Amino acid sequence: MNNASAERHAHLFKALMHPVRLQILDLLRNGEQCVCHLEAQLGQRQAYVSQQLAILRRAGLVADRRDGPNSFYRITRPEVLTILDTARAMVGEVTASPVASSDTCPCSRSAPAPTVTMLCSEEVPC
Amino acid sequence: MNNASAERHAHLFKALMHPVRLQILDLLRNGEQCVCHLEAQLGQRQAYVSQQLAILRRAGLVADRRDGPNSFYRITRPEVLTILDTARAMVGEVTASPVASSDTCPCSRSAPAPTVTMLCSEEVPC
DNA sequence: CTATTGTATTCCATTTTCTGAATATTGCAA
DNA sequence: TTGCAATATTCAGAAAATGGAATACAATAG
Repeated sequence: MNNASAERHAHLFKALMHPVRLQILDLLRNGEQCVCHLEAQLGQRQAYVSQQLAILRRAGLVADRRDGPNSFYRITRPEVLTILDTARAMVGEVTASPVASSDTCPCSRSAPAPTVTMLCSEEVPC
Repeated sequence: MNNASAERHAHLFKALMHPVRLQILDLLRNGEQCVCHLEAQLGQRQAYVSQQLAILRRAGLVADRRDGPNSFYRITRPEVLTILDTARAMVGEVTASPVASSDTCPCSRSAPAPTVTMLCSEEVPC
């Protein structure tokens, strides 16, 4: 591994060295998520989540898609999940994350049943 | 991935976010190496290499073994090589490093027979 | 013991990253 | 157009990483 190559590798790991960014990538594991969803799952301020997303975006690890007022982020390099999985083995954790409630994007503005597990929506904004 | 877990993961990636440390891990890919060998291969000062080795050691990624005046470092978590390989795929590099010239230890200052496959040893210290 | 070689650590100034706060932008509806 | 909700960006002080220099430590030879 030469210097230039090592620099590029280091650049990648710099994007991964932050706990919130790792959590974001894990939340995106099963498909795209809107920012408000991430915000709620992480329990972090909107601006902060957006900052971390920007860093991941500049690193080329995620991409965004605009749908009306919402932005949806997705992983662009699935290999990053492989890295996360390997890392999980290294830090001695056995359980894979329980496929976070990522099936439906809860911020669908088409009024989901007002039962439990409601996240952002028009009636219940994030 | 909860907060505590994300912190542990981030800690691991912090150890990997540095080009010299990545090069060191790559040099250790095929087995242990003495510090002077790493020093020569990397073209970095001794103290600097030692600093980076200490960081890798504290992160639990490498371990050292003392043999006389020399210290030999080895990778303790082979998974880290998997991560490096995956990262290589991500940064768009196809060629695996050509098994770096780890056969010959260039730091032999006691003028070893300029032949092949000599590493540092008691007879041929770095 | 002293000297020398190989390695490790500490100190410090510089640079980079982190994160809260404020603000800007975008998309849509009234 | 105005207003609002969702998202993005900029700025600044605090915290952490970087890398050079000096020095400390360990093993061996003499």
